[in-house]
Amino acid sequence: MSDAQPYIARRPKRADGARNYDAILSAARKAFETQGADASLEEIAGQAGVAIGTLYRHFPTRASLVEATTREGLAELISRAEALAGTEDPLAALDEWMRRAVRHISTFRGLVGILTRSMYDEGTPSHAACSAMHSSGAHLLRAAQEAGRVREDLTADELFDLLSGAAWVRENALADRDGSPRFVQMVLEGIVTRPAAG
Amino acid sequence: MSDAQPYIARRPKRADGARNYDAILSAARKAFETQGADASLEEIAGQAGVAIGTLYRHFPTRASLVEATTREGLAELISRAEALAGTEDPLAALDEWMRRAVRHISTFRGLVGILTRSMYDEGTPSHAACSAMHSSGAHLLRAAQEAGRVREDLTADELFDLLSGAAWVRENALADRDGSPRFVQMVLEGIVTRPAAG
DNA sequence: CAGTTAACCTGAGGCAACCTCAGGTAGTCA
DNA sequence: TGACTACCTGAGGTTGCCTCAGGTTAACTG
Repeated sequence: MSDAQPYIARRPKRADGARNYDAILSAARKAFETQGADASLEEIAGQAGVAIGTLYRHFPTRASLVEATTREGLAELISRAEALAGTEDPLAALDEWMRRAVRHISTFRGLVGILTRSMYDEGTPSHAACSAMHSSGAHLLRAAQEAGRVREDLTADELFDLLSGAAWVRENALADRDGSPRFVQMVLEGIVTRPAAG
Repeated sequence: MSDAQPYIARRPKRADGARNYDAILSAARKAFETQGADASLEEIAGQAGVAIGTLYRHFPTRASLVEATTREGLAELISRAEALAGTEDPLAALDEWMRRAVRHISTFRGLVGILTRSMYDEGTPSHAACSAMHSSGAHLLRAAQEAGRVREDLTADELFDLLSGAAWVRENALADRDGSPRFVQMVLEGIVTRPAAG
């Protein structure tokens, strides 16, 4: 029942508007990376040298600001998936893509939560990107399954559960220990088909 | 550098104090379950029929309130681990315990985050419980490894990464789809030692 | 270059939640 | 019954959210 249209912020044409848009985006990136997705918007506006109303003009929603800061990263991830889709070893492709995905999805604390919600909720700024990511991931998964390298009963939704679990662990990792690479490794070894003989 | 002593709320002795303590705890449980760990403390106080200052008297910190609401559950989980430690099949024991742990750790949205932080931060109300949980989990893991059922290179910290990833997925699951059972299944199949011949 | 338009900016202010503290209340014990 | 003190209350300072009425200015037009 969400008739709220997803608001995708676009860089405005007027010079001052574009300048402020960029400044806010840059301040937001910094703030999200150091304080997480719930960083103070008023402080972001302040850092950008802009009044709070201006921030809300360009990004009416916290989610829309998050979307804008992660747009390029997700686009890159998706195009990467397309490149990997043509590779000769579909399991290696899936492996590499999963590691990249985990990294992108956990750029800052709180991102995984926003993105997983976006994945299944259409009234959300990041929905389009998440949906595209879902498709490209599903495509790589299917290829690996068709090559007989990954167990048949794993669905794409389940794969994304595993990915977001790994990403969450990375997001919340202590400074000196990121468990996500091993996490992904374990997951991968759990989903590959086993050779009939060791 | 956290010299803040962990504050463990204890049920006060005076009749009115004990009554309010229980009322707050009960209201908090309800609120956390429906709204997550960031439910409004003022609303919890209101539901308990108590002024906000009274809530803060008994639970000076949101974390201390969370600790109190989850204390019994965690204690039960730990005693369950001790019972399972004597079992003849250490892999089955680990399996069952992991599923239980995931369920307990994700009683409400936001809990996993609080508990994983507690696990490595001593200045935290839940640290003792988390630490004990870590030990009992590590014990079950080691038993399964010594029986040759689980890969040797998996550390306890890594096991808890996997567990908390699964719990996070469960916490944030849509109403109609809890992916955590399959998550745990995949994880388990990733960490068991493979029979030399299928 | 002056005039017009609308995109843009500002920041006060209402709202909600957090947390503290000075002052009042009432269980408990002797 | 009186004294002690654990306990309770709720106003109020603080921060962050978000809106909106009113002012500013970039950009276009003749």
